[in-house]
Amino acid sequence: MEPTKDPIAFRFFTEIGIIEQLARNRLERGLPDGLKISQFSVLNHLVRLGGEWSPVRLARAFQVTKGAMTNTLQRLEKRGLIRVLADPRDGRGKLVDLTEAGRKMRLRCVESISPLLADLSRELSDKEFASALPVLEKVRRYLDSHRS
Amino acid sequence: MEPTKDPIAFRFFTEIGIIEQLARNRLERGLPDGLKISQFSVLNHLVRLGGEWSPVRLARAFQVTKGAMTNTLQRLEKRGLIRVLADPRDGRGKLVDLTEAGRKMRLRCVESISPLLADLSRELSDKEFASALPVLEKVRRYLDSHRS
DNA sequence: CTTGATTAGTTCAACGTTAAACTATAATAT
DNA sequence: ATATTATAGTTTAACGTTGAACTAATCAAG
Repeated sequence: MEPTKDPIAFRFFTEIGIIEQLARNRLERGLPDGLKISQFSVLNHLVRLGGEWSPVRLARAFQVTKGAMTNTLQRLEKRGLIRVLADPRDGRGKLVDLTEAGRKMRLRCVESISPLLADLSRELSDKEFASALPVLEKVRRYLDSHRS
Repeated sequence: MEPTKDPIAFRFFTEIGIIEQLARNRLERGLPDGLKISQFSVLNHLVRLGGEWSPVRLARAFQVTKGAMTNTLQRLEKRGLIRVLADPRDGRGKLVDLTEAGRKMRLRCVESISPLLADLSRELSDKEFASALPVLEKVRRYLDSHRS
């Protein structure tokens, strides 16, 4: 019953999958007001990247269907965290905009994460995290640009 | 519009999340017979680690609720890919066992993944993957042993 | 033994996501 | 101009997961 020898890339993705699930569980439990990660992600995206984002563009950025994004945006709008306006330059489109409450909520979310990050920084140095980043970015860019 | 400067660990998890989603989409689309990743994961786990696994133990291994594991196992059993027997040593428990069909199916799944791995190996060397593994394992172990 | 607390497994409602169908608007071609 | 095609967004059913309630079996104390 010795463990099967898998390709190194396979082990890489296995680790990614486990980390993602553990981190997701832990993060989501800590988010304020029962906010979902999908919702936080949109707030975070808008704060970090700024500019005008249509629902479709957001859906593509998160590799999620348009229907899922409609759902997420409707929930965020009901909470008053975003505004959704008609795109003046395209009668089909809409544009998503953060409200002040949305900005505040994003900050609360980031703060809810910081204890975990602080714990982790006791285990791993920034240098170690940084050492993994180039490979992660390379893999991400490859997968991102080769979505069939 | 300049990107906000995030802690390095935050960027680390952001990359993990994106990679996981892209890889999951791509993997699931390629799996035979519409098998789900949750189902493949169980088959793969049983092949790789061998031994006797109860549903609860599997649920914990995958950080999934017992209900979800019940569902997954029932689907695998309906397809004839696993057997679920009563645990002779514990009247409450069950034991999960691979069938020959399950073993074959796992192999087909692994084969369905290999083109992606081959593509990736053209972009990144095994050495690069290996360089990221220690940090990934360290983070995984930390999160795994600190599930609150 | 017997009672009380755990543990294994199932079931069910709620929720988020997907895939597909649909409406409305824009872009393209002839 | 007009017809075709493509794109933006919503809606719906199906599906997998969660969390909680529930049954049955084991374990621990007295």
